[in-house]
Amino acid sequence: MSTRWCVVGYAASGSVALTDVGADGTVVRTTDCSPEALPEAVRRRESQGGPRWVWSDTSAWYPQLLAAGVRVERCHDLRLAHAILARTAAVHAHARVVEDARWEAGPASAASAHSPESGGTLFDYMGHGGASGVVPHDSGSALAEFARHRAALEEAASHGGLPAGRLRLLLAAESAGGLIAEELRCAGIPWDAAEHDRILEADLGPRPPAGAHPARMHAVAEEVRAALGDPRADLDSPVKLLRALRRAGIPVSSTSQWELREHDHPAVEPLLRYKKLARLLTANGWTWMDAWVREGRYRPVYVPGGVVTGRWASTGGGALQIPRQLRPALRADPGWRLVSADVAQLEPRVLAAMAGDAAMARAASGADLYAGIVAAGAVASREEAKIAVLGAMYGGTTGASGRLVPRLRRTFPDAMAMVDRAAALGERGDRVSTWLGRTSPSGRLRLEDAETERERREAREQGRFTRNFIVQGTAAEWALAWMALLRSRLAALPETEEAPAEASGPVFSRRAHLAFFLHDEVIVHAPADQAEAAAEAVRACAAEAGRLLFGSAPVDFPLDLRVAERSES
DNA sequence: ACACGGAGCGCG
DNA sequence: AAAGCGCGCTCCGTGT
Repeated sequence: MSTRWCVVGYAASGSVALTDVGADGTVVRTTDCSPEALPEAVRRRESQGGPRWVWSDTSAWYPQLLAAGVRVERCHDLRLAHAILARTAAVHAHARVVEDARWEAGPASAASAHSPESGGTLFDYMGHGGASGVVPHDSGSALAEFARHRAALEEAASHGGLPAGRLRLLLAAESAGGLIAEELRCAGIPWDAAEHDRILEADLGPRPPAGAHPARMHAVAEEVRAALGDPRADLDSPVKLLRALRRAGIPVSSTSQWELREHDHPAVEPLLRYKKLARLLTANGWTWMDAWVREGRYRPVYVPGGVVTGRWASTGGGALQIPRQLRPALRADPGWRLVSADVAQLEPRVLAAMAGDAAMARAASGADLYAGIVAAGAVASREEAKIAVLGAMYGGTTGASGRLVPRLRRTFPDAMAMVDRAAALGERGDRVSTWLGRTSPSGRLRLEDAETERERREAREQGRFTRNFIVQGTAAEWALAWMALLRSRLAALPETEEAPAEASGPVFSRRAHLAFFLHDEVIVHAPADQAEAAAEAVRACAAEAGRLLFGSAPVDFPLDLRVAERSES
């Protein structure tokens, strides 16, 4: 094995120590450089086929490198890897990964979002840390933690429960995710503020002065009040609105749209319209645009591994909740294109693959898995297939879901056995693991010990959580692999000569790069003459991700892919 | 003055 | 209060 590692961390003097570690774990040599000289040192090593960089936290080290025009090919993120290894049932007991609690800290990116330099000051890296702080950034701590990770991996490979290599793959993918999250923020989502403004004006009317409601909203509110016969009804407070609705004779128990829709009253239609407008204004209105869109880019803060299942979270601008209504505001720079791709029905496909369910894999062999399930004779319609599949993965027990899931159990026994077993373990308070070995937290109680109805309900909730965990978590792993492969493939495309996208930053202004990620969907921003090559890379990497995780399992991951100037119209 | 939880709704 | 998972954000109302 010719793996070369280079551990990056601060030395006591305030300089940065670069420690090369050989495949057997011994230190080969150590060199020092000033923090200012780090980007150049990293660039030099990368140009000679770089090492795998080992550092405390990608969100603390990588932004400065990207700002200096330096991209790295691969890394081992100690914080992200620790979070996985410290909870991995197979290695927990012997590897002592948990012995240094400072590695339990959260990401640095939120804190350093507005000052890239603050990633490693004397205050951060010497001795502090802990659950609420920042992981240690010094060289000694990094070397010690890295040694624990290698020991844990070796133990997992020798007598862990998982096939050797999966955990290693998970850590590599998770670390690549750390790199990608920072690169996504650096490049940003190309955002057409003028189009965003047009969408807002079309629905809300002209931008009002600060603090005031837009004219259109005001008019709709008046419609609602007139229909209620209540000229002073407050539409913005759920409690007051609920009282006003009941006074007007609408017997609702909440003000949510799904319940309002059930009632035939002249106030309902304008009220639903009002709620839509209020939501658009408060969540993604002009204030949001002012705060988050600069120089034609929206730069979201992604949090890799931010969800227990391994999915990413985001913080700040709500990157993972951009309403579809605003999708036309995602727009390529002049001379560039957006390559948008999402996977159709990713989670059930992942379930079919991990369970090795041949019948379900056959149903998943076309572009529409739900149609395949109808063709397999499990249910009568596509709509029923959808409800049954969601019920199987989420633990539906009542209504149409409760009626249809048993039919799935007959047709796809292996896939259903897998999720049913995960649910049974969760109900016992036990932990479950994803395909690559991310482990769920343990439950608080066991169904068989539950004495009150409340406890029984909670135990069943644990079961629904673990049922979903193995599927959602493995789907997140597939998506990480897809992106990690794609990231490398895009970096190998030639740079463009014309119309650089300056706002994407020095690393990405001349080459195709990832611009957006949302669980099962990516958008690549590519020079127009490379859009087709980028699209082909997106497709190839989806197929490759399937093989990387599941080997020869005969499950397709078909993409819905478009190349256009806008993400959608 | 600020913290926090719930309601509601956006995304997958 | 979605029948069934996972999130973040904004607002309101209450508690301190």
